[in-house]
Amino acid sequence: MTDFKPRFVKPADTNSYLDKSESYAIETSDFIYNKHISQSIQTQRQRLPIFNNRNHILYLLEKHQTLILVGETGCGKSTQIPQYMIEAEWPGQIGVCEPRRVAAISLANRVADEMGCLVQQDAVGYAVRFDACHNKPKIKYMTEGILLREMMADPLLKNYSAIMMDEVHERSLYTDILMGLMKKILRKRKELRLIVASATLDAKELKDFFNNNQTNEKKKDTAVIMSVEGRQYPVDIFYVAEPVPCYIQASVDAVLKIHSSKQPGDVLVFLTGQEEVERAVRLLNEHAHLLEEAQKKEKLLVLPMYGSLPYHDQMKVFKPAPNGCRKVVVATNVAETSVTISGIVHVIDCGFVKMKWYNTETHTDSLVTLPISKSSADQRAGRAGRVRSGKVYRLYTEEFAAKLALSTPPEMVRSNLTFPVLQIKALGINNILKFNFPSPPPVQNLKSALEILYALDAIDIQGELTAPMGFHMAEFALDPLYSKVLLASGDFDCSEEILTIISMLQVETVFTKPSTGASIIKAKIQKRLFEVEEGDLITYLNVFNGFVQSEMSQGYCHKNFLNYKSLKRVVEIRNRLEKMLKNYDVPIVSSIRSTEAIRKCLVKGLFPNAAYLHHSGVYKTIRGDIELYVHPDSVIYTIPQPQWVIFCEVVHTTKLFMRDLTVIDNEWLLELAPHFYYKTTFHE
DNA sequence: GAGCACTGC
Repeated sequence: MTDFKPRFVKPADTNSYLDKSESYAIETSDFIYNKHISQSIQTQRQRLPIFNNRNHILYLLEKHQTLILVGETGCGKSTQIPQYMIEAEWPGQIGVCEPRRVAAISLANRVADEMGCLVQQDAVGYAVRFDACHNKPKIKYMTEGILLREMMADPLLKNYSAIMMDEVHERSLYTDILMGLMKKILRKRKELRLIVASATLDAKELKDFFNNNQTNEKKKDTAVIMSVEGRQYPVDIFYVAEPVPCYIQASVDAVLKIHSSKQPGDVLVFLTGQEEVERAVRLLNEHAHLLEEAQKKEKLLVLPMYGSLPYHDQMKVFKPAPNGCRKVVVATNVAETSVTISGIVHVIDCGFVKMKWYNTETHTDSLVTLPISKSSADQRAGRAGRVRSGKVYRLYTEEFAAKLALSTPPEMVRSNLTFPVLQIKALGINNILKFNFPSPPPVQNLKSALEILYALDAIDIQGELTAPMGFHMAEFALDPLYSKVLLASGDFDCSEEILTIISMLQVETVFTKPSTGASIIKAKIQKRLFEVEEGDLITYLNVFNGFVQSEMSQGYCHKNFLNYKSLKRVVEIRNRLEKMLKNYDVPIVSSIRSTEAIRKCLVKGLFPNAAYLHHSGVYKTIRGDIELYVHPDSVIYTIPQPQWVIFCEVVHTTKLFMRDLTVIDNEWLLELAPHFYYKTTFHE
């Protein structure tokens, strides 16, 4: 039999690639234990690595418009720099953008603490969706989307004297839009300062992007790079000597090897998806059981961690393991940036990640498993060095590692661009090809976004935003197909119902799925009670109405296997959207007669996503003749297949699956989207 | 019979 057990080797020169010093409590995104809690705030602040650079940073900000700040996690950049600027009596507001809500909120709280003031009331505030400060704090933490929205009202961001963009290396859609716009604003407002905080590797490109040395007389650089040390313990890196045939098995073996070597410390395993995580957990539990019986060893506590894991189960990974027990967390990429688990000393990295890619030919998103980038590998490794020196076991060879791309492709080059293009146009950039994309997306993607926006009547033939439709659509933080449906709902006398449906589509499923016991069947039966043959969207409408009729009771949710928290969020989102519709004078009315008006209204925006049942028994898109399958979660899956459907999204995993389906009449496509569908299409 | 991770009103 082949020996599947990975044999790890240590590369020649790396003792540690992370610098040696103490860990510190602050990190942007999360809550972790502050071991210096007993020290005074001032002492704590001065212990931060960035403190030594305080004056230099202030000096560079005086001399340069853009400061590219390269700093590892925990150096304190996102909490300290705004405070240094305040202490130096910097005028105006300082805005700090974070990719995640929790980061914006927790940073604001932390800084308010340090400044001895109240968050949202004094000098420090935050603004995230549903929760914004109404005063003008000196330091304002916010999500990237909020700043973009502020730009729509105030294109030169006149309230701000400085903007700091954090975690830029993650390169979200918003990061790239903001960077393109900031470049433009910086040219117009010479006194404005921009701090771009990023992990290593991409600093030079960022500097080149923002450098504006051609326009000033002395050809002086307007952008400058500075690095700040992080606070990490050293992490030893090990690679496998030979490629492993199966990284799930290899990760299990690696955990058991660490465990039997009796080195202390918890283990974090990176795999790519839920299925892999569950399989590894199962295998580990089987082995752990055998081990315990064979030898009276320290126990293994094996825990899964992934995004769709119920909240209660997610919380388990944050609890310290009981005495005499080693915690092993098997996680997807959530553990790379979004959550920090304390006590990790060993990291096992499979070297792969699942990523969404937009396919221009099929107009679909594919979820593909790809090798991670070098910066991602470093990020994962860094998770081992937070409490003491750690070890990372990479389940790939050193040669494989050498070939990894430097950084992950930005979301902008691998996304459906209808939403970003609409946003950029709403910010006054008509010629999208002239927009300063930090990484230009494929022209085909841009083209197909423009086609859809034109078909939705958001832009005219010249590519200019239509008034009022295009402008109104851009105000919604929604897929333009959905904002179109919302704005059309008044004409179909069903805005009440459409508001509910679109809001329901904004949350992860509202149905809870028990994983064990008789409740699996019970949950299915309860779900069946909401189901209607018109499809998933009308089913969601029933669920929401039932919830409202129960006076939003938690008991009702429990009885019907519905997620109470999600439904409460739907209520919030719905209220928001309703307010916006009222602003645009869309009448809030209900269609009591039948679901036909609702489904027609859905066609008004979702018409590009139409499919028909081919005589082969498989669905095909009208646009492009792509074969599609009904997702097993859909109510359509269990009933006789209807002839015509529209879908909300396609996921490309093992097959192309349509999700969130609605049964329609093909005549409606001709009636409501004659510019998109010709009669001939239907007669082949 | 299938499920990377975020965010914006």
